[in-house]
Amino acid sequence: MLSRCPSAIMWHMPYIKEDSMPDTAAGRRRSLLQETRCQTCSLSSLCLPLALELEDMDQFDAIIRRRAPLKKGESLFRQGSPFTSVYAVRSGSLKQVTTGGSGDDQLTNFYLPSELVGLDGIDEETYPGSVVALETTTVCEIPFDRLDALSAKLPELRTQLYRSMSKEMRDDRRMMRLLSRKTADQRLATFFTSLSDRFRRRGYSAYSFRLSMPRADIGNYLGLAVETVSRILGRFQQQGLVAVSGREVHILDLDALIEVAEEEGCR
Amino acid sequence: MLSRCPSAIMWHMPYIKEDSMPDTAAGRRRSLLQETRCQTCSLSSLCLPLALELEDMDQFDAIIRRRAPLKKGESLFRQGSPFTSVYAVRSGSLKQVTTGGSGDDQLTNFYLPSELVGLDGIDEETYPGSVVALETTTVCEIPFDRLDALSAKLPELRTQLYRSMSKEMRDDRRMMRLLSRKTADQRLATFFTSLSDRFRRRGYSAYSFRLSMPRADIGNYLGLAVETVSRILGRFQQQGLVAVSGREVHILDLDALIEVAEEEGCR
DNA sequence: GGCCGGCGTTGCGCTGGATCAAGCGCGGCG
DNA sequence: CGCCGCGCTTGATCCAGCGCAACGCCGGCC
Repeated sequence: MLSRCPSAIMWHMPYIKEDSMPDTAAGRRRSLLQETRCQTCSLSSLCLPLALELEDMDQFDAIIRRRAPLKKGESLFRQGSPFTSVYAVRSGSLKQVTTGGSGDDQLTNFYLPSELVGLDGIDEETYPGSVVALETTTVCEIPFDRLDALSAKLPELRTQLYRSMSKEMRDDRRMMRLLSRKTADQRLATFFTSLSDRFRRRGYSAYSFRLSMPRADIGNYLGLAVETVSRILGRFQQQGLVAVSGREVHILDLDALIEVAEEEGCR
Repeated sequence: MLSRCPSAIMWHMPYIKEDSMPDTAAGRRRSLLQETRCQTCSLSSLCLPLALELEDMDQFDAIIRRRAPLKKGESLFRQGSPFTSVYAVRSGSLKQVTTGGSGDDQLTNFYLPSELVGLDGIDEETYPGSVVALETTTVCEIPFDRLDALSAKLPELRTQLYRSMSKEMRDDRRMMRLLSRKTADQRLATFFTSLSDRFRRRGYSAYSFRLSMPRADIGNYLGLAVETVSRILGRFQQQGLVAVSGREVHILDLDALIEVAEEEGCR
């Protein structure tokens, strides 16, 4: 399984220019051997064990479980199945979908590498939504009972876990605001600036990346019809804000985009 | 324990008729002494220390701090102020408001007794929104550093804390769905059925209660204009679903209301 | 190579709810 | 008591974005 070459950082590059890839055969070999360890994971500065000392990290390492990579479209877990673990995304990306009543889906989140999936299942002991891979995706499975127990011993881990949950709540609030107050233009601008920022924090280009999700998912997530997404993307392009071709995105004027995302006085 | 008259259950009645208030100087004195203890709090079956043993509850009790009751309109804390504590609502109700950019407020939550306020401030160490009393309201302040430390020792407390956060995330997702997929009618129906349910769980009537918030807040929360709220309330009344007079609400046909809230095939 | 199906774009008419603008009722206060 | 102002309702108009429909593009498969 580990013989596949791309190191974790390669794997989850949303868009990779070959020549910008600092990794080498040597680095790759290293990752072959050690990829399963947090200490050598390129995401360690963003991920759950972020604040742990080396020896503590070993303990943490001991409880995480590797899963076979998910192919595009496969589920990490399904809505309603019993809650057992949370998952840290290692590479690739996922969407969370909640199905209600009669076939009406709501996409509530996209997950990128280093993010924690499944925290909203702790309560009630079943997952409230399905989580599906948008592309080939690898995750670390973290059985929650063991994480909970370990978090009693390791204050930094506990803090980090509280923080992750808190951050997700905060993001949810931002999303609510987007959904209830922003225009379609603002929503899309927000979506792009926010993606750009998330990529930047992970060490990728803030200006050029590849969307792993189809338009329909973007629309669903933002509370817009596909057609509206498409139209507005067209307009943004026309205005020189972005260059979009299929799923390839180049942000041409980030400041202007931020401005659109935040303009309030449109009343 | 049950003798104390302005029992917490009175205190947080959504609507209190003066003459039904059995409170007296004597009762008040007693409550000053005992009210601060979780063991005698009528909310203990819903609140954070829900699963604690008696001796553990004492430890928990030791870290909580009383606050002077908030009057209507007063803030528990303001957006951006440093995060120090979470709060459990004892009586009354609160709203959380996030102000963005230029005077554009978004109301992200209403809090009822036993609910935990401020959890979304853990990350980033400032509160992401102001929390304001909708009526006279009392809360228990729980300094977060001490709660965190105690949660290391008490697994039940830790679990409960994780659950509270998880539940809030789950509710947020429901809210996103409401905001992005539901019609105005469905939103209001959902709002009422959900309030009804929350009151019921707290031991009050599921069918008749008093709204502590003005129409404008309801509209803001649901992503609707005040006028729309008003119109649809009128329509519901006409259809015999509810009887509304000012802030007094009587639910006449809960099942029908639930039906409205959930109908999907409106396409 | 040619066919087919999924994804994305574009055009057009319709409508739910926002917005603007009065009016109304009630509680507080001089 | 009567005035004022806020919160709520009601009516009229407008428009952002939806739904439908047709079309184009691209990638996979026989």
